[in-house]
Amino acid sequence: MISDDARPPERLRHAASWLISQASAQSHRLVADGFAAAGARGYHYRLLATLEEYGPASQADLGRRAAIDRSDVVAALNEMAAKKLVERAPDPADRRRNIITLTPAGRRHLRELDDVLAGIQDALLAPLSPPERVQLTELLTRVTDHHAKTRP
Amino acid sequence: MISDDARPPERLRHAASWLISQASAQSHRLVADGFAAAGARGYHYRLLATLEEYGPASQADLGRRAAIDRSDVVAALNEMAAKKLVERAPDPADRRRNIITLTPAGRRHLRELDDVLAGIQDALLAPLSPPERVQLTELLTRVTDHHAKTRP
DNA sequence: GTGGATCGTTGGCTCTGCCAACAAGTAGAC
DNA sequence: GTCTACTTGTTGGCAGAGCCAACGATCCAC
Repeated sequence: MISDDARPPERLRHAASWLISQASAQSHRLVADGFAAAGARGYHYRLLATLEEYGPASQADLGRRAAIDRSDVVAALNEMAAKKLVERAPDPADRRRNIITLTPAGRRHLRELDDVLAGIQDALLAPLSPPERVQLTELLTRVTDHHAKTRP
Repeated sequence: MISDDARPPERLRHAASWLISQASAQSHRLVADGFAAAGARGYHYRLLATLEEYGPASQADLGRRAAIDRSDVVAALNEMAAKKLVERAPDPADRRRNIITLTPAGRRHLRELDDVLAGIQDALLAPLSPPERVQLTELLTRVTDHHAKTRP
């Protein structure tokens, strides 16, 4: 962004879609910078977190849970496998599938990214009081859940 | 997104950065579809709205107000000028500058996009009550303003 | 004047989110 | 059992948004 003292048009300032995309851009900047310093990007964190919470899974399942397209999962896992954060093994029960497993190094990397992210949440929500943060989270959860359910 | 009944990890569900980026993706999908049907994209609307609110301006000023990089302003204006939505004229007072003016067709196009966007706001915030929508807007405004000011 | 800043422009890069097609494999209907 | 329909991993491609570096031209302060 090329921010400045010039104020954007009122039309935009009051549109929820603009506010959300601005906030997302600001958040993305923070997250991307933080993750880049750790040699990762958004997709990597999502996959690592999904793997730790649900255990080993097929690539397709990972994609569904992390909301990442199958084809993008391939690329991200290639990068992560090259760094030994993750292991790809064929599923003996269904030979179409690969079973993806988190390695100890992957778990360590996840912890690292968790720390980065925690700091970022704080910077992102800096202007809000704790109850306001909860409120924002709750409202956004309702919105995202609504649209997630509406998409079969 | 490849949405599904599979729930994302709790780690993500509670992170503000994830919620915001998810909401942004959902919003972007709606806006992009609506605008595409009208032959536009986000940058076009931002520039049109800025032009109508502040009147004719240089490309650099437009970019600052609409939060778009100078180089991206060039591309967007090329597309819009080709459609006669906008006019590029050299500034006699400063020959580095172009003065961009909204044409009547551009104004009509803006109205059209305004309508599209209004419908989308409603779809986007569907699960929230009117007071909740105000609250969300207010909280997001505080966040985005904070980060806009923090970036000189 | 001269140096530093600004403007438009070109060209390039990344990340995120999609979509289409394919072969290999599985599972259901019959 | 066979045939059909679906799933899985993979490749390759595309668009939108956001950014950065460099260029010549121009302006402005000193």
